[in-house]
Amino acid sequence: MAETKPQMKDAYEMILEAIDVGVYRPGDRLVESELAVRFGVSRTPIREALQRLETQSLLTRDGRSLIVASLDHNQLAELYAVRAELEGLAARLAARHAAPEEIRVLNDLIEEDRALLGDPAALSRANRRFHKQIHLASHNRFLVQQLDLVHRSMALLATTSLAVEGRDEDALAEHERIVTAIAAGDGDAAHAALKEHISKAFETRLKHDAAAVEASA
Amino acid sequence: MAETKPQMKDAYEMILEAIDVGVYRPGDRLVESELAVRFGVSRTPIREALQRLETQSLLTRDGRSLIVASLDHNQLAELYAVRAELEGLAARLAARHAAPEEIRVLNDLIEEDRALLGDPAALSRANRRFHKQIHLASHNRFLVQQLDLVHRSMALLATTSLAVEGRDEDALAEHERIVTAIAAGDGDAAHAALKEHISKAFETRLKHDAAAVEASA
DNA sequence: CCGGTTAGGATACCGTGGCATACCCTAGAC
DNA sequence: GTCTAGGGTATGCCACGGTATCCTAACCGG
Repeated sequence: MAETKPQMKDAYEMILEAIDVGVYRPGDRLVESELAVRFGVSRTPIREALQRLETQSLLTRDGRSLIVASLDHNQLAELYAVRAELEGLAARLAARHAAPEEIRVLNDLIEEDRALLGDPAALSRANRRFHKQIHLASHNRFLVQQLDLVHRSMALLATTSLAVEGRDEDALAEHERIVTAIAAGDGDAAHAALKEHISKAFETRLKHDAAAVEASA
Repeated sequence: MAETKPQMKDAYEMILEAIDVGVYRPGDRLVESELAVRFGVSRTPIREALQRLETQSLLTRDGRSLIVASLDHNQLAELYAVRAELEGLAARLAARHAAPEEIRVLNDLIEEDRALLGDPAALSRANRRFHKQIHLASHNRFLVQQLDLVHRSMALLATTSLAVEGRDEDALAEHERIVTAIAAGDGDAAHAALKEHISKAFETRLKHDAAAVEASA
């Protein structure tokens, strides 16, 4: 008899998803007992989950209480700098090590992208799968792990840059260039294309954030 | 009145150090209750620590039991590939952002290196401090965090490559080139010098491991 | 009368102990 | 020799108590 809990996963996954979906936003305080009743478990698994999230810098300590980490402008730039480098490496390695089947999957994911133009939420999910597939194609487990961490930190960013007008089509074109380079086994080109892709995404985010500040003033 | 426990740190630090020192070696199984009595604490903090170590891939699950992760040849290569890229990025950023005081500290650390030639254990510790200082000089908190992870994984490797005959002097010369490039603000040179440094260390390790296999045959 | 300091209460975290469960290993029977 | 059943063991969870910290309010000094 399965419980009718919100999720069947463990506490860690549930809290992570809650942050990702936006139930908890940067700056929010997380209280053990509160999470315990929300998810219908005891405080012990909650504690373990919170510690794991803290080691990943998704939560920070403010005094004795844990709050959802927030990224200021500097940290955003730092995050994107590391991301560009690691994604670039993944592309270079993927160009060298990807199996033909993996390249076909990448092409399929691009078709999926094309079908989803104009639906930012769905595009964002498809985008994650696309990048994850490249990470896996690098055939480097440490790199996959590191990139997982980076992408988890990006859950702290509320908006997806794919929601910005025109960004979805540009991103699609960039994806195509990346896969083309990987399929050709051209590591340098794949590296450059992916770094450029991340750079453009960062630029879009900065513009959008600046516009948001403008609008609120 | 302070207890006379082996360490005053928390369970996480204690287990990490035990792995680093070699009390627990790759492949060893870690049992909660066993660690609990060894460190004189209850099972709960042990459990939390083990989970944190598992998320960092220092421990892996074999069935329901946790064992210290071991790195095969492929994983070693993967680890060094990621490390080279991240350390290279750190050097590039350090060349751009390091404060004069930080560069002086780096030069001091090189002097320390020189004084310790021939003492592999001490050199290894000094080496960690040197690289950590470069990470910090990058002024990129995410990069520091990622590199911490990488270096923690290297605790799984029993030997330091600095123990190999002649490697210490080569490493010192390489350190000097790195700091010179950083001090000159030459990001490209610093990047190249550090990548080369990591590459040489990897090469040394491979040679040494091959020789060990030879000897045991 | 206002500001700073201190003391007290409350709240939330950390660690301990114990219980249930699921898995593994072993021994016995077919 | 293989399959099954039973016991043992380690893990996962929970409830509780101690303790450190934070907030608030009252008191004292200026």
